[in-house]
Amino acid sequence: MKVKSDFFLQVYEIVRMVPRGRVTTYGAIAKAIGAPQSSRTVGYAMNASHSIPDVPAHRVVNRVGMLTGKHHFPGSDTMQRLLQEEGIEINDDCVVEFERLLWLPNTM
DNA sequence: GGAGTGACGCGGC
DNA sequence: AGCCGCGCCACTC
Repeated sequence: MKVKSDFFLQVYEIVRMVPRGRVTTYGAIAKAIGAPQSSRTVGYAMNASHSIPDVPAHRVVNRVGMLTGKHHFPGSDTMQRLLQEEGIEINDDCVVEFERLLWLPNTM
């Protein structure tokens, strides 16, 4: 069938695959879907992720490992707290050793 | 129907 | 070396 607006669903699936204690980037997800240029749309999809409880948006950060989306969470540091709960250290709203914790959907 | 936005990424200065 | 702006795709009003 045709991939119409599965974009959101694709993003949700990828984010859902992110192992606990690991983080991924919007660009990586977009690339995994096959639209590396739609990295922005990926973030947009996350906006609707609130409809899907299985989508740990807090594990998704930008390519620098910065919690850019933390501002969108209910609390002020909800995203940061969730990551810390998973064992991820956050320093200045940035994931410590982000590259080491980075998880690529293709490399799962 | 059209226009604007947006939780990004990259390049250029 | 840091800072700024532009572009892309998909969705919403």
